[in-house]
Amino acid sequence: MSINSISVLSEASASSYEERPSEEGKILYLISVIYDGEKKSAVLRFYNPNTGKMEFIQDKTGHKPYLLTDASPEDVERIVPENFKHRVLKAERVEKYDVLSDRKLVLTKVEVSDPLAIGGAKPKDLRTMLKEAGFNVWEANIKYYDSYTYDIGLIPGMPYRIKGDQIEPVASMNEEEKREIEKIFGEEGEKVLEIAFEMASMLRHPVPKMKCAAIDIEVAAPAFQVPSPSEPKRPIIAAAIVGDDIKRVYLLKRGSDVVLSEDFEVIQHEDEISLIREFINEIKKYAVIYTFNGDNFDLPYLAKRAKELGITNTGIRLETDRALLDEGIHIDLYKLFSNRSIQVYVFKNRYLGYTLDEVSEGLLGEKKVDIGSHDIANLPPDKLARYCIQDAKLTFSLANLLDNGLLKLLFIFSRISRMSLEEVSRHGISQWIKSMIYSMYRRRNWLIPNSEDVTRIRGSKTFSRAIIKGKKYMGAIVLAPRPGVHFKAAVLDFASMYPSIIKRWRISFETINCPHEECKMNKPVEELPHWVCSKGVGIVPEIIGVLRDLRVKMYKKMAKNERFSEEERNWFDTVQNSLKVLLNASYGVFGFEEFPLYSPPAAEMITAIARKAIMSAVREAENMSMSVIYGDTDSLFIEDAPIEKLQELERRVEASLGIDLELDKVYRYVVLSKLKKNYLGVTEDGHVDVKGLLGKKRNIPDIVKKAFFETLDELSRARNKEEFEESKKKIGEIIKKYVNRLRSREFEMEEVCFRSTLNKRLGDYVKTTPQHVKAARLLEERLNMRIVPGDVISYVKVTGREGVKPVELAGKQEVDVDKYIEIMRSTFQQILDALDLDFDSLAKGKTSESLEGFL
DNA sequence: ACATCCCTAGA
DNA sequence: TCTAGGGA
Repeated sequence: MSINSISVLSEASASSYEERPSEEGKILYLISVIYDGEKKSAVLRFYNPNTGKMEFIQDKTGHKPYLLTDASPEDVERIVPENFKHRVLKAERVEKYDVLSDRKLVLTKVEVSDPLAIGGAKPKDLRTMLKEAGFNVWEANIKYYDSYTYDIGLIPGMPYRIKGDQIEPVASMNEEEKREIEKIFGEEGEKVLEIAFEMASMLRHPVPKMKCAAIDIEVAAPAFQVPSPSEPKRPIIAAAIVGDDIKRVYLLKRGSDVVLSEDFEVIQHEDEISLIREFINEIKKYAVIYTFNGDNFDLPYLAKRAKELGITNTGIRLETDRALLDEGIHIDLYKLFSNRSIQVYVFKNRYLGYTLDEVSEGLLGEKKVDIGSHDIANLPPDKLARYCIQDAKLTFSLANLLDNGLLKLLFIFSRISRMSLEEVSRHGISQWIKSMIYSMYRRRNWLIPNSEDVTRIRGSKTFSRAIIKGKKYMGAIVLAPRPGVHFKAAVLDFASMYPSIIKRWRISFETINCPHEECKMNKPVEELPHWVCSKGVGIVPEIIGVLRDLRVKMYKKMAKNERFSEEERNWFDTVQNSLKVLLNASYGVFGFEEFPLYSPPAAEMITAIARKAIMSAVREAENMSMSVIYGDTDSLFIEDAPIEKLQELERRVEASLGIDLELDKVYRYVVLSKLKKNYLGVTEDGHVDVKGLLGKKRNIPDIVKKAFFETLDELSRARNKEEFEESKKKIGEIIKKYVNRLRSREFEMEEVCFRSTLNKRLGDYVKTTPQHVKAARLLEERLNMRIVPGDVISYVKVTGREGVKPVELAGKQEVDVDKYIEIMRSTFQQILDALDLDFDSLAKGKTSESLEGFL
């Protein structure tokens, strides 16, 4: 049976769960594990798709917080003072496998009454007592709800069947699916097969439908004063909620204005207490509540203000840096959209800063209601209502991007990382990967190593020299491009190169520089002294390998297979995209100091193998007398070779290296500049890929960008060498047109703006004062604006001593036209070089041919 | 709080 | 030469 005929979702769709008769027990989705301080036990928090409500089930296993130590039970007894003894419940010998020494260790597991007894008790906690007595401790920094989740083998985001006291995972794969997994992973050993079964069964369950809404509140604060949740003195004057079935704003009545709107419902309250009560009650009706910065503002302010006014039972639980809802899942989109993996891989860098305005602008093309420098407190009620509801609307629209895929994405990450949706949406990818690895270690009874042990035992030194000063080790190779126009250029690449290397050479913090004498010969590259374990130790290469193969061999294929329904294909696509996000970061975390399994030797080994692999592929291609014109990290550009020859190259490289080289695409032609990471390629269907060229950078003025894209449009029309020569002639016309527009000042100020992000506070630019900083300072001085990191500054180049002004302060006559022609020149020269054209001659009206004749 | 490599402009 | 921002 092939992949094509598996029907993964039809059997167990969300709706069929809901229709099951109740005698089989009910199906609930595990959302999170929380700790109940009063009952001193873990509580499982489930979502019931039938009622739309949360249900709580207290732990019945008697699981307790614990740490591991090399102190004996007697040592523990001796060290712990009398007044702490009641919090230590048990100290017993346990066996753990230690991957760093590849040995079984006998350690003492110390169970305690509450999580704070391990880390956080005053005046001293157990962790500190043991360390001060000279003993080692392990697994003492893991949050209790995580520890519980791993030990019980729970998977947040998964459906469970609840029958009386029984909590069972919902039946997993059918025979067909098992056979398919066996076919893909069967030859890789039992360990791998087991992980593959587990992962695949996790990724087959759909995500339940959940009632969602977004909220936003406004507080009567004077202009330029940010209301603080720690001092909730100002009243809440507006609160909006927007969801599938609701668009409502609650207003505090001040004066006699009545607001009516056709787009949304307005409810006016005479007093703030009833406004807050009603708003909170409304929030409780939703399973998922989205906010933008609700962790640090909306929810804390709402909760504290409610308390100030004597309202109890808000259902909001405030923690140091997040706010959770008892009866719903709170997702703060500000934190989610600030996550680099989400920004780069999910949203392709389509937004720059992390404010609601910038994210909405980039992803939705919509903005907040402009109130200029007005005071929120003094806005007329209808304006206030619009302002507030617009924020909630934008937040809700952002949450529903990707055809509602955002929640699905979070569920998938939640399952793989074993973190709750609340956790996953608030933390970066290194935390996800950490949690994924920790859960596997617990399940296999492996000791989770301390970070210091990993670097001390397996090495922290790197031996390669980074090209860029300040970096820790050498990274990828970029081949020098052969400048010029190349027709029929094929692009081959190593599919998921770094994950493939991790799998194929088994590189990980676990395998690098292992303790075995006999492995010391196993050096994948000559340039590094590190060796790699050849005894099959380690679990990370297996996890990464399985995720990679599931993505490439199953989900990518199924996502494109027309035999599945659109809904199913959509799900497979979401799965393969999520896996890609995780895989993309799987190497980087080894080189990240704060990652608890940080391993510089493993990181530099991976990039060294990658360099060796690409160079050997280049040599192989050249041996076959193919012409390699460019390559970057994991890709090779080959000019005008027959498809059979390319396939033969793929075959040979795969045979000699053991990783897959694939034909990615063929360009009708590529224009390579002499610069690395700078080229454009026109595909067979006329689409233009632009990489790195100045013309596409977002900080350059629109007028330059327009000229550049008109040029690209011209180039994309050329189908062959003759037409290409024609296109070249037209480029001159375009350049002349724009240079003349600049000279005669026929432009809008908006078209000549540079837009640069401010990445630090204005006061922190001490070494130099870049132009956008100069402009930003003028905005503060002259227009009284508050400029914060993340703001995008629009400025124009003007004649005069300072050279720049914010666009708000500049007039058309002072624009320094010559500077703009310079920018135009450098932008165009990048491609003109490759076309044997010269900007100045074109701008003046001469062609390169006449110039050649002249010379 | 994944990594390194590359490019440009301006101080 | 270095800082800063943008990109692969």
